[in-house]
Amino acid sequence: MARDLLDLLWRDDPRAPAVGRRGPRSRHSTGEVVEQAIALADERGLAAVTIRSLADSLGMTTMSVYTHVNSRDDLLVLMVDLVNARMPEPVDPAHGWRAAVVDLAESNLSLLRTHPWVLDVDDPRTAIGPGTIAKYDRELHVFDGAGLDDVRRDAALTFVLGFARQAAARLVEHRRSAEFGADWQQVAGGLAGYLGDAHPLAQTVGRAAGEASGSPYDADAAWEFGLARVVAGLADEIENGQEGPAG
Amino acid sequence: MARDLLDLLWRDDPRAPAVGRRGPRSRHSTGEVVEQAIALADERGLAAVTIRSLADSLGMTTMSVYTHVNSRDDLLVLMVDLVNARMPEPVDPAHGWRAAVVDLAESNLSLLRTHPWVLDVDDPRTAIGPGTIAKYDRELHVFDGAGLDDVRRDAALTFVLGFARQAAARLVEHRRSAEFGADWQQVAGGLAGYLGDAHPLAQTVGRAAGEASGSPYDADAAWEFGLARVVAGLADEIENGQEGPAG
DNA sequence: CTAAACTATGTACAGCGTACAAGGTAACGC
DNA sequence: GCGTTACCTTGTACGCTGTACATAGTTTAG
Repeated sequence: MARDLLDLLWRDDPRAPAVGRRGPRSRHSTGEVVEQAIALADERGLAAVTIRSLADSLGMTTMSVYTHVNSRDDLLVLMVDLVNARMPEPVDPAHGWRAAVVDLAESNLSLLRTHPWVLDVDDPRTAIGPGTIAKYDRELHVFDGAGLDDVRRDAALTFVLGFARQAAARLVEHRRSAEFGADWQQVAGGLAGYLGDAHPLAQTVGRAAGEASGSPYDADAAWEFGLARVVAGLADEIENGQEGPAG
Repeated sequence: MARDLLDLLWRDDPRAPAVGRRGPRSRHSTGEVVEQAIALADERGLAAVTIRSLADSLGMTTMSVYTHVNSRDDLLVLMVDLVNARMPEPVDPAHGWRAAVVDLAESNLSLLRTHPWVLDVDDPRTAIGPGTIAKYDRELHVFDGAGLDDVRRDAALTFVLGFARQAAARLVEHRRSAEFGADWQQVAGGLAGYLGDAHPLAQTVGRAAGEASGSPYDADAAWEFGLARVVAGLADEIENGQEGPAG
């Protein structure tokens, strides 16, 4: 193995190049390797996915991993494509695009909460994977019947996914920093000394939003607010956009 | 030096702990080090900001850098805080919140285009820096007179900044991948073979949006679309939200 | 039965962040 | 003036990373 990334991504497709017949069969499949990498990333974060530790957890030598993937970067693309492939089907937009958009955002948030490391993979080559393309296709259908042309349909999807991704990043980060609550309290004390009564608005609002203090801060509130804005913003385009020129 | 990150961030504040008087003065100031790190990141990306190369470009030894910052992670926080401190003042919202929100988004986009590496720094500790706090305060004022309570004001700002950040990431990535146009063409050929006529919607829309092919794809269109949705979504909250319960 | 194609393995290298120890230098308390 | 103290500077070294490369072993094609 160790084929081109494109062929590797489509390795389960009948059109993929036949795997060589000579020589010993691999003791592990490429799928197993990617699967284990995902398990590792889920448990201990993307930084824990080193070629060495991955090999160890599979009971193979370090360099054997390179029989299956050409590089760590390629591996990350394979990982993302696999979790994308496994996303559940979006709800049918027949009963209104609003519910479908909410479901779209929530299912993506759920994916990113289950696999936070996906946020750390920033490789445009994921776009050529079968899982990612299938996801793109399914999600485009969320806007069926909304009367959007091709470019606007793509922009609308990107808009929703971007919101979900960005909000997920905030939620995940918030959970992480909550683990260091003790140190945070001490820093907040020092910070108060520097701030004094400067930036009163920032202090009031920040306290209300609970970012500076270790207060409970309902992070879900920001999600709800944002999601409602996303839906309202799209409604303006979908329901009023036809009549007058919006741009 | 090599003080706590908090004191380092606020090093120009009169309340910051006095720098020690004994021993030789530093040959470079901490500000110079951070400045040079920013220049390096602007030119060659965040990955090029290694302690060794930073030291080289400053004419000092590797370990001398640690006289100024405790760790590379701390350095990144200092870098982000400095570029945040230098952001221009947002426009006055007195002439309507819409123009102010558009300016808010555009100025943040501009910042992220000038310093794309800011997108790669994902450290919550930036929030305790004077530059970042000042930016937060200025930007909260964009919603003066919009009738939002503290929590909603914060959520609205987060919403706009999140959009800008996410859209900037897409624009920057698009520019990067445009550099590898030749390889991309070849991959697109192979991909077409795998795709066949599956996912027709994705293929049509994708082609229209120009992601799969190397076509010009007006990335600004997605920005314009998204920004208009952001404004419309906020309008729903600000102009209609008062009368009926929105949540 | 030979040759080709394949996997598996160990060694090695360059690069990273940074701990640690030693040495040089300027200001303080006397 | 003189230690003493505090600070900056420097070199060496460690553990970690991704991965190039050479070698050896194994299976199948011809």
